[in-house]
Amino acid sequence: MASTTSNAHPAPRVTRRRAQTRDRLLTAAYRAFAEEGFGRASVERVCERAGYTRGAFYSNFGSLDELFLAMWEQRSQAMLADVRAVLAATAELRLEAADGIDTAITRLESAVPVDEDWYRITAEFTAHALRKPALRRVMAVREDSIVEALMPPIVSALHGIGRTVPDPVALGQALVAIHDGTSVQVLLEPDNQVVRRRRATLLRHVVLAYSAETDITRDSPDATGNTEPTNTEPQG
Amino acid sequence: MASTTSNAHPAPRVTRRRAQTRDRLLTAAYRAFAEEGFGRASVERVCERAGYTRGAFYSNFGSLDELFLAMWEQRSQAMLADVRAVLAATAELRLEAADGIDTAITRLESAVPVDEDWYRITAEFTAHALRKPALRRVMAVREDSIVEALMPPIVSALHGIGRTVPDPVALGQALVAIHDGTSVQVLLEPDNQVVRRRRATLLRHVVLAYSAETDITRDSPDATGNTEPTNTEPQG
DNA sequence: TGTACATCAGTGAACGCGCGTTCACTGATGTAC
DNA sequence: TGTACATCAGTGAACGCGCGTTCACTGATGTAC
Repeated sequence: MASTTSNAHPAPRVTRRRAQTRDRLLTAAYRAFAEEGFGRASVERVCERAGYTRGAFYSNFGSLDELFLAMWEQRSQAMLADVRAVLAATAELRLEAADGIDTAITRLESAVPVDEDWYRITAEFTAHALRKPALRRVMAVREDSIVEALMPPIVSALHGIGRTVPDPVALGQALVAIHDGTSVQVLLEPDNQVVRRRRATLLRHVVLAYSAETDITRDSPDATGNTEPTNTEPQG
Repeated sequence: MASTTSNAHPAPRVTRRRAQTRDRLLTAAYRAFAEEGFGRASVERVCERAGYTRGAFYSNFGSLDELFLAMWEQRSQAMLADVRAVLAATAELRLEAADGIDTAITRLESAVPVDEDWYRITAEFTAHALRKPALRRVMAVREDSIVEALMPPIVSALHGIGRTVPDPVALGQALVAIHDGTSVQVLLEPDNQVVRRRRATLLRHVVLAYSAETDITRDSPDATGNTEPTNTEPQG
């Protein structure tokens, strides 16, 4: 607490080179895991991609598992930050009652895009995590923080179009589940627009089901007299 | 076409032993892939589990990928047959208008249970399949046939409680996506009953959203006067 | 700012294991009579 | 039903590669004066 410039304790010295190597290894790991799969990727290949010898790897990480976890945490945090940023940016353009629910859904979809590499990595990481109690917890915690980050802007956007969300966490988990589940469908048939439209429809239904029309007397009556939003039939 | 007892053509001779080895290898593969993961499993280990030498493997399969695909097809067909059977059995106990939507949901959940081993295998197979166009198609086709098998009994069960499904395929794909997406959540926290309840709630919301009250004048009025089912608020 | 020194980060060679793949061989399984 | 024979299925040894892991060493990077 006395000095602020010099670190107390043993304190590691050289850090710049180290940070760079770590970073390059993490990047190489991302590509290797995405392309070759977690189980098929090897220390050798990752190092080759990163431009290091295997010794460098062992100087920085204890095992491939450790690197995988570090990479996943780095990337999932980055992704979460991205989503936050996009939602914040989109929040600037406040939704009005005139904007339909569909505008809200479109924005939601663009904030949380479907990324094939990331999907593959997450799928394999999940399968892997289910085998290790410690990793299970790591994933569960991350999912909670995703919901936490996601909901405030979504809830306020829905307020903008006159809807209240009584249980934001439940809606958040539902949205995450649907995002995960429909991602496979979209990725399996990337050119199939029907699948994409069904995805949007499902999101809309669920957002409507988990929210209610805000209960204040309104001046501007809606053009549509539809009081039972969920009876809107899905378009095939 | 002349004789029915003797096969024409070259015709493979011994088949019993072969069938047994194949079967044992497939079973061993299932366990190995579930426990060790697809990428980590090796020909050596699979054979060890099955009680054969590696030569036996190469006499039956060209590669681990081939075995993995064969196993996945066998198991997913078996699973589909199971689901069909349970749904058929449950269809015997016809749902009446008196039974709530919740009974229907409970039955649906028991017909398509969440299985951890199978989840792991499917997750890894999906990640793998996304890298190979041919496998992509295999998976897409299977998903279609799941929806095809699932929907008739579900639609008729819903009829039983007075609801019509205008677009069964859309509902089917939604249910599959939700099943996949919520499976992770359930498996990550198997003891968390809240997660399980939220799953049921989500299913209920979606079933209601994709169906409408059957439009015939009914004799037996419901006890509940709720005409806007989706406004039922999710229980946290 | 420059120089001498200490320490650290990554190199590259070495070792050996696990395992994929092949193949000549043997014992099992079916067929013909 | 039994025997002789043909063919097939799985054995087990052999080869070699890829790769995980270790470690003495060297060149890079920071520190002290």
